[in-house]
Amino acid sequence: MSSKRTATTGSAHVRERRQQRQRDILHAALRAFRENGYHATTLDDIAGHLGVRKTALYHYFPDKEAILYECHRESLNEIRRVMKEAMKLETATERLGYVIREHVRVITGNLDGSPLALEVPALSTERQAEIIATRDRYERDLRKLIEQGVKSGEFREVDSKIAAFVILGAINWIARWYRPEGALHARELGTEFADHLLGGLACR
Amino acid sequence: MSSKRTATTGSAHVRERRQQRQRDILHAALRAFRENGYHATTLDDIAGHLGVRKTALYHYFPDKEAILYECHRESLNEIRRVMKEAMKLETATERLGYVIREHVRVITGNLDGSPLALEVPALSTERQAEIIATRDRYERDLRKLIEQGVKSGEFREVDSKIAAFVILGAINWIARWYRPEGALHARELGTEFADHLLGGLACR
DNA sequence: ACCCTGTTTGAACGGGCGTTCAAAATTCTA
DNA sequence: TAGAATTTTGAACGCCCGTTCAAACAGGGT
Repeated sequence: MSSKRTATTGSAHVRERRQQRQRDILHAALRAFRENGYHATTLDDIAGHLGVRKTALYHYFPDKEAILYECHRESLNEIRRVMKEAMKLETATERLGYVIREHVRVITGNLDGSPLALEVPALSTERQAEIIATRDRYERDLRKLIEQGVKSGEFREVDSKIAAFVILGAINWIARWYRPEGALHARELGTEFADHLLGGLACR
Repeated sequence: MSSKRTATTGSAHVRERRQQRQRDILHAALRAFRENGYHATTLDDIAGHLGVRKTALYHYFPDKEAILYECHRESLNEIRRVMKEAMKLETATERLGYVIREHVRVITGNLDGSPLALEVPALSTERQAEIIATRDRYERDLRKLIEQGVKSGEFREVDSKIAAFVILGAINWIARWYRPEGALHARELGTEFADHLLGGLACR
């Protein structure tokens, strides 16, 4: 009694291909969302990038909002994984540097996208609440990380709230101007941003 | 032979009231755009905030896009005025501090809005070109300002392009989380951001 | 009180776009 | 190659929203 939506039936190979197709769709959608915004992006736009009609998308996602939702989930999961990984490092400086570099990587990466840069209000109320809750957890972790650095004497005394907003803003804003074909490349960007933003916290 | 649109006719008092009404509309639109984005905002939304039907708006603006366009123009003019004003100051540190504080003020202010934070791609091609050109001029000025600071020895050696993006991103991102009713107030925000972002440039 | 100008309204139109669905095309399985 | 499962398609529906327009309304000057 599985619904059409979940589609638990089918062989392993088929399921695998289906997942790959879903990833393709998310990828195309993410790119379009980032460039034109959610509302300005039509399903035809997304489907067109895949050489397919928009109705084909409905075999993989129930509606347009679900695509945006998955983009958010994907990105947020990645970014929270980064935060967890960072905690294995020793000093606050190392941890924050790692988070910044990886966050930049996620933003500029193709598959995962611009997590906080996407339009949240377009989601339904419940989904919005979930995404915001996850995002807030990440932001809280980031603030804590900064406060640790202040306590340990690595950073100067700053308002962790503002410091976190500065860092998040600088990074998320990348989604607005970054183009893969551009002069600035992703890898260097991460270290440069880390340098710069850590510099703003260093003791003088 | 004046067109309906320009409406050069009418007494001084009438013209004044009209301009005030236009400002009211821009104000309401700006708030709605910032909260929900351009495409998700309907003319009914904007008109509703003014206790009026959407058709009334057409007496002041030819179409929806024109409202967004005016929002952009208003904000960009303000921000470029700030840059000009900053040039009267002596050191690069003073200048940059002034620009940051004032840019934050413009972003958090009610009347003027979030200039670079608004959705540019929604504009028609020609208007888009104009807005982007003006914005680029501002960004170039900002980069030059940073380079001056590097040359004078006030700032450490940084890539002015990246430094400018960090600053712009941090500030423009404010539009995404700032709420006038919130705990963080506009005036302090400006100085805190200036402290923080200048700290990122200071020699160590 | 009356007109003239400026302002607002309600009704209606038209297009765009998300969505549905049955049928065609493609791919897998045996 | 036959049949079954999966994927894609084209046509059509319906809603939302920007836009138009003629008509109603307001209000200030004479």
